[in-house]
Amino acid sequence: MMQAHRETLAKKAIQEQLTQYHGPVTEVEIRQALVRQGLRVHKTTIYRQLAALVSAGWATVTNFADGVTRYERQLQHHHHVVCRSCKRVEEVHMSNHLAKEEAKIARARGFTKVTHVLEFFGTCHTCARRQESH
Amino acid sequence: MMQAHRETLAKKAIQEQLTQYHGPVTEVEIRQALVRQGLRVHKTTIYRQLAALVSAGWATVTNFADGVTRYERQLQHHHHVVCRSCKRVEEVHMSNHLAKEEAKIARARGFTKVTHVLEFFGTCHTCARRQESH
DNA sequence: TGACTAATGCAACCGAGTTGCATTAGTATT
DNA sequence: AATACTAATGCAACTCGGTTGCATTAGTCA
Repeated sequence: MMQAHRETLAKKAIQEQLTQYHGPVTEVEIRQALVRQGLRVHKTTIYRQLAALVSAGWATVTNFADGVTRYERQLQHHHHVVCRSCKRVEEVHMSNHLAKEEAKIARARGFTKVTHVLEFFGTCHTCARRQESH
Repeated sequence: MMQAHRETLAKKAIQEQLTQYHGPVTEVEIRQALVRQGLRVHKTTIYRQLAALVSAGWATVTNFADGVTRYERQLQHHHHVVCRSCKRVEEVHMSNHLAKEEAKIARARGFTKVTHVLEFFGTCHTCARRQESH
């Protein structure tokens, strides 16, 4: 008798966070958000749920080279601009510019299932202004 | 009396590794290479030298989302294709496709000093063949 | 109501990278 | 060559993100 996967409180809460937050979030941010709504969930559980959601294709992994993994409910493929100082994130959509580069790499080098990771970094206007004046 | 920075054995060896290896290397790989040539250098030293080389613009930092930082003597801006299973790396040069995207982001969103990070991932022919047959 | 077992919590661990501090060794000056 | 100065190193101890093994809790089905 095969047991179906179970609908647990933690799972629902994590999915809801990812849906509502709308942007790449870290495990810590998720946990704090759950605490704020009165739900204490262990980090192990969160990591395990996130891994499950990612391997189910429900969420995606992003990382901004700062040593923390972020998770996102990504409805359509997109990129981000991240402010180097305040870490503010905005979505960047661009019509698939890189599809032909991927195809070229596949053809020329014998790679299959070629994908890409593209992120932009910059200084947002608020931080730029603050930095001028100091 | 201002002391100039000193030419040390470790520094020279690390720079030579980066020059010869020609590809993004981790601290561990560098240290092992130095050991192989009879030089025991502490990881702290390597990290500190790498940080210095990066901030001097002599080396660049890359990371392939596997939790390890790689360093590279990057003579001209380029990207990489990384095999998802064997981690083989090849350089990808593309005439700056993304410059106009960066400019657009700067203009439309008020970001300054916009740069990008782009890496390709795929399965190399060797690994693809191995995976078929199992 | 009870049995089964997926999901959770916890402690202990791992590995990358960093920090404070005493020691070593380039470099400049005599 | 001897000395003084201090940049660079080594080391131990630590931080932090993430994982693992295992006992306990709690959905789900009969």
